[in-house]
This record gives sequence, C-alpha cells and structure tokens, in this order.
Amino acid sequence: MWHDAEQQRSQHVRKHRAILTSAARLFAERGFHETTIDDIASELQVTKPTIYYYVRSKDDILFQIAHVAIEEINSALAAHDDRNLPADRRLERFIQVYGEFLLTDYGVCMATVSDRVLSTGKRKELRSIKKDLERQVCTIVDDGRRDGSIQVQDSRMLVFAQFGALNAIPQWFSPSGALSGTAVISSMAAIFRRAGEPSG
Amino acid sequence: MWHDAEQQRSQHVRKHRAILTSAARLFAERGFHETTIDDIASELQVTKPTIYYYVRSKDDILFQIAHVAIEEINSALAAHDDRNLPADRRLERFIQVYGEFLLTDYGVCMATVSDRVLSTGKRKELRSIKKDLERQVCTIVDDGRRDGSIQVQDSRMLVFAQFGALNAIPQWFSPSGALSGTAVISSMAAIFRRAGEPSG
Amino acid sequence: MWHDAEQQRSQHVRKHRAILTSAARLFAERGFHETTIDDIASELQVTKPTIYYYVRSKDDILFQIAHVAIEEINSALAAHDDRNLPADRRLERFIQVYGEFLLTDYGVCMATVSDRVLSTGKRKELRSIKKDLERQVCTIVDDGRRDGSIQVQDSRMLVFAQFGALNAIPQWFSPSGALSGTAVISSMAAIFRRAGEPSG
Amino acid sequence: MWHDAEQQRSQHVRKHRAILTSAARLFAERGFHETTIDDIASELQVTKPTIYYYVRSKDDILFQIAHVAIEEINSALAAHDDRNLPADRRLERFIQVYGEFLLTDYGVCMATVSDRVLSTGKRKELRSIKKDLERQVCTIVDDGRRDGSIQVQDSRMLVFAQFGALNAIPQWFSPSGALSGTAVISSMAAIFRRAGEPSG
DNA sequence: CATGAATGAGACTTCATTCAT
DNA sequence: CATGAATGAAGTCTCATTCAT
Repeated sequence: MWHDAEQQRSQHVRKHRAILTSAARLFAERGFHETTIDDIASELQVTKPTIYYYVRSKDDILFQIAHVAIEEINSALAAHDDRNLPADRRLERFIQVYGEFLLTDYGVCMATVSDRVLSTGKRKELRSIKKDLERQVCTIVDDGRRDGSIQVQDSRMLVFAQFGALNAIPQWFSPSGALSGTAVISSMAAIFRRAGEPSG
Repeated sequence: MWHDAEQQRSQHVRKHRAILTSAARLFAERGFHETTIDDIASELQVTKPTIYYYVRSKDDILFQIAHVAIEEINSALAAHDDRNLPADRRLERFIQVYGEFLLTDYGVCMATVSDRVLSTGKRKELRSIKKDLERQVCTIVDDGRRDGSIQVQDSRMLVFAQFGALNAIPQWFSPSGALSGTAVISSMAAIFRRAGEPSG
Repeated sequence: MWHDAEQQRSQHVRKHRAILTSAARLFAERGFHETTIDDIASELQVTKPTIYYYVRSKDDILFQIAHVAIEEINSALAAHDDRNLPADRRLERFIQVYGEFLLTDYGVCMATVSDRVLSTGKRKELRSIKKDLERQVCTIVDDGRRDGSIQVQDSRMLVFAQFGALNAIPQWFSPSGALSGTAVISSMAAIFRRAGEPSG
Repeated sequence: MWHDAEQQRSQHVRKHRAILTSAARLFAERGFHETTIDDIASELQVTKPTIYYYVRSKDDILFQIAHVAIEEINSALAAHDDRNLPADRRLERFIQVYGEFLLTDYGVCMATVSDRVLSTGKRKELRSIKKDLERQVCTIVDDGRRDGSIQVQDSRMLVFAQFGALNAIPQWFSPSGALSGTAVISSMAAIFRRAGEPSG
C-alpha cells in the first residue's frame, strides 16, 4: 500500500525535524559548543547513533537548522503579499515578521550561533543565503528612497543596523520581562521607522 | 632594590597584557573555541605553561579581556568631558567612541565572543559591567528626552538597538571594503541620530 | 509442492553466494576493515538486515569466502587428472591452476585478507584447510624428489616460497600492466621449475 | 648547559622510538586494526594522550614505522660493501640481510600490515620507497645477467617472487619451530640461488 | 523475506590543565 | 620564570549487530 510508504517517509521527515528542533533549542539556550550530541539525543530519548542515522555530523545539524530557518522566514514573508504597499510599510512588516521569527528557537539559533564551526563550503553557502535576505531588504529600502517613503543615506547601512539590532534581541530579551516579544519588536520597528522617516 | 622589583612587576604586567592582546586578536579572528591555548602561546613564542603562569584558565583570559576592554572604553569616554553638551551630541560622541573601539581586537572580541563559556559567577559580573555601560548610555538618552534633543518612546530599546547594530559591525565589516571604519561609524551615528530626532 | 521448495532453496543459495561474491570483490579491492556491511548491501541493492538473514556476521562472510575459495581450487585441481604425469609437471600445473585462481576476487581475497579478524576457532579451521593444500603440494614435491624430477633440500620451504611468491601477486599485479596475468603466472612457474630442476 | 638540551632531545627521540617499537610489535602480533592506541599506551605505561604528544595519528605511527624500517634495511645493506662480489653473491647477501630484518618486529610489521589505512599521499610515498628497494635488487639481478652469474628471463619477476616468498615468512614462521630463523632464510636463499643458477 | 530504525560498544582525537625539573 | 612531558575528561563519529514491523 502506498500509504504505508508515505507514512514511513513522513515519519522519517518528522523525526529528522525533531532532531533539528531539539538541537536548535539547545544551541539557542546553551550554545553550539556547550551542547553535545548526547544532549540532543537524550532530550529525544534516543541514543547517540540514532542522531547520526538522520544527520551526517554535528555541524550538519547547524547547517540544516539554518536552512530550515531561512525557509521559514521566506514563507512567513511570502504569506503577506504586500507588493502594493508603500516601501516604508513593507519594511516595517519585514521587521515584524523577522522579529517574530527571532522569538523562535530556530531564530535565536540562527541569530546567535556563530557559523565558524562550519566548513568553508557550508559557511559560504550560508552566508550567501543570508546575503540574499539582506539584499531583499535593501531592495525595499531602495524602493522607499524612490517612492519617497524612506529617507536614508546608505541603504546597506540601514539594513545592517536593523539586522544587528534585531539579531541582538535574543541576547537580552527575556519572555518573563516587562515587555512582551511583540512589544519589543514594535519598539524596534518604531525606531527604524523614525530613522528612515522623511524629514520635514 | 625596590627598583628591580618595580621593573619586574612592570615586566609582569606587560607580559600579562601581551597574552590578553594576542588572545583577543585570535578570539576575534577565529573565535574562542577555535583558538587553543597553544595557538596563543605559539603566537607569543612561549609555551603553554607560561601562559598559565600569568592566567588562571582559558576563560579567565576572556574575562580579563573584557575587563580591559571596558576600561579602555571608559577611559576613551572620559577623555572628552562633554557634560555640557546637549544629549544628542553626547550620544553621537558615544557612538563614535564605542564604534572606534569596535574596530580594535579587544572590541571585536567583546562584541563577538559569547560569554557562555564563563562560569556563572564571572558571567554575571561581566553582564553587570556591560549593564553599567548600557545604563550610562540610557542616562544620556533620558537626558535628551528631558532637554528635548532626543525623542524616543523607550530609551532602553533605543540603546539596545544601538548596541546591537554596533556590535554586529565586526560580523560584516571588512577594512578592505568600500567604506572605511570611520565612515561606517558615522553612518550608524547618522541613522540613530535621525531615529531620535525631534520630529517637526 | 517440493518443486517450489527446491526453487526457493536454490534461490537462497544463489543469493547467499551473491553476497559472498560481492564481499570478496570489495574485500579484495579495499580490504576487510575498509569495507562495511553497508557497502556490501548497497552493492547488492539490498539492506543490511538482509545480509544478516543469509550470514551470521561479518567475519563469517570472510570465513565462508575462504571455504568457497578452497572448494574452487580443489575442483579446479581435480579437473585435470594428472596422477600419471611426472611430479615436476604436476607441480607446474598446480602453480598454473592456483595462479589462475589468484586472479579472481575470491583468490585475491584469500591471499590478501588477514585471518586475524576471525575467532580463534574459525581461524584454526581455516589454517588447517590451508595446511591441507600446502600438504598436497608438499606431496607433489616429495614425489618429485622420489622420481628425480624435482631436486630440493626442504620441500616445505619450496612450497612456502611458492605460496608466498604467488599470494603476493595481487599486491603488485595490474591487469592494465605490460604482462598479462597468464604471462605472470608462467613466469613464476618458470622460476620455480628452475629452482627445483635437477642439476647436471 | 648544552648537555642538558642534548639529553632532553635524545630522551624525546628515545621515547618516540619506543612508541614506534611497541606499536610495531603489537601491529606485527595482532594487526593494525586489532591494536588500539590504548594498547600501545598501556604497554608503555603511559596514557593515550601521551602517545599523541609524540605522534600525529595512528596511521602516522605505521607510516613512521615503515620509514624506520626502510632506514634499517638500508643501513644493514650498507654495512657490507660488496660492490666487488659477483652479482649472485650479492643477491644472496641481500636475501640474508632482508630475511634477518623480517625476523624483527619492524620487519614483520612492514611485511604484514596493509598500507590501505594510509592516506593516498602517505601510501604513495611508501610505495615509492618500497619500489626503490625493489629496483635496487633488480639492479643486482640485471648485473648478474650481465656477468653471467644469474640466469633468469624477467628480473622483475624474480625479484617479486623473492619479496613475496620472504615477506610471507612471518605468516608461518614460528621461533619455536624446528627450523631457526637463520635456517629458514638460508633455505630461501638456496631456493632462489638455484632458480637463477646458470644451467649446464 | 525484507526493511527502517535503533543501539552498544568502542575507537580516535583534542584540549585545557598540571607536574617535575 | 619557564619548559617538556604527561594526563583527565570529553566529544565526535563509526560500525557491526538487532528489533519490530
């Protein structure tokens, strides 16, 4: 029955994903080097080699987490079609979506864990993916400069500032703090809205 | 002769500092976990135990680097007495000084290396020091809100955004790139100036 | 129907043999420790447990390969009835048959792979089988000493020398080289013929 | 005092050599894969990391053993200047020297352990060294063909046969057996002397 | 019969750290 | 003060082998 095969396949995908998710949480919480494969395994109630049945190596896990993370951002971004909005609104929406993502384990992991453990090849691939994202946002800013809704000297600098500010959130944000995650994100959005606001 | 002792003492301090400096450079370049004590030792043309003569442990090195770093920032800040300037100018000056610092190895190391390797005690101490710095900047912003030179909803958010944006610079900045370090810093300063600019 | 059972049985034997053959090829090519059960399985397009359905363990495979190998040699030797030939001719024929066998995967595997992986019991059994073969050849040499066609001080030494020289062939022989396998074997046969040639 | 440094250096060399020697013995006895670094360490009454203080990796040990082995053979060969002897005598002497070497742990190790564990680079280097040795012996045989003291169709085949026969000795020779090592070697030498003896 | 999944056991290797000199 | 040597403690990864289906 093809259903069986289908089920098995999805089982496999699900478990693979479970590994990434556990790992993302642990990497986000303790850091990459502070997390052992055994930690991941025991969280999933399996043994070490089981992890290796699904995944090639420890840094492969990180690499795949990053890939999943990017996919998630992109699909979250694609969820709203905002091509008709003015650029400043689109930028704000981006900050919202990206900020929301940074509250998840995948997000924290991606924003927090250094890519230095990766092999040169993987690192390059990852950086290029991240650059794509940056370019996307740059395009929005450039649109804004054209349609007059955003005013800034150097779009790349603004984008870098935004990513820097947002990616740092996990380093100080605590869900039990005074501000909710959404509030924090709104605050950040406001700051960067004003930074690009057409003066006078 | 007390002179001898003096000289010895200063020798000791100098060598100790050399260790921190080499380590800062390597940590900044390769990362903490990617740098071994041997790497540091061989860069200084000494052997491992020599390092341990001056330093308690590997994370002690990181800890001390952070301390030196903070000292340096503080003395750089103290160099200009700007108590009489309006807050927005003082904030800008801070960004300049801090940004300049981020171009040094100590700066990159501090902005880049996670404090997760440290023992809870040291980590807390370090965080509290960093918090002091944040508070200093918060005070400036709050002053600005009072004197009307800075307009922002939540000062802490603005400060976090600034530190985030600045601390991320070492992750993408390359001295061989189109923009000089100073240019980058000015750009950042401009962005945050505008973010706090009184509207209308 | 017994026919079905018969067919099944022969299926089973065929598959079992296919495993041994693939394994022999891989062991011969890469070596025993450099070949994993998975390698064998994937070459046969089956999965690991399937291998274990036919075979007890990895070294069991090696053990059985050796058994098959010996059978093959013996049946190849039996193919020519040469009891009436003079001993020197019989020895030469042996070298030819054994040499030919050493050009096959089973042969290379047997000549090349150490028996140290085997349990003591299996190792002893295998060595005793090999000793049988040696004894057979010794007998030929002894016959030669009696009938005057072979002259040698210590038959066992001659036999060991022969096996050593022949078994080493796979270590240097390349089918793409100047000499064909048959030529190499003839060469070896000539050398040992002369070594046993009655002088004067 | 330079003497101290000298002593220390020689200490280091001596210990390094002790590792190789222990390893050679164990590899020869049990095989490479059947010997763990811990086995080597515990035989020397040190711990595993100590081994790594002197040696880069497990297969580096094998590689270095082979190097030492070759050196030993060459120096043993150089010990007798036999350039004036007829080629057949020189060949015999070679067999004696090489055979003697095969009774040592380094010899057994080299003759017995497969080079398949080595990286391609190291393997090539080693093979080329071995080829040099073969070429040396080939030269002797060729000399013999010229001066009439050795008669053989293909010198390389004779040399391969010799090395094969000799290298196999460790597989069957037992010091507690009827024949002494020297006796075995003489026997082998005799066989190959006769194999190359000018007929008639 | 065959498979996907899981595991036990162990190997190599690294590295911060410490002694004895 | 500084060094060569040594080590404890882990960590990553591999692989033969076995269940449950």
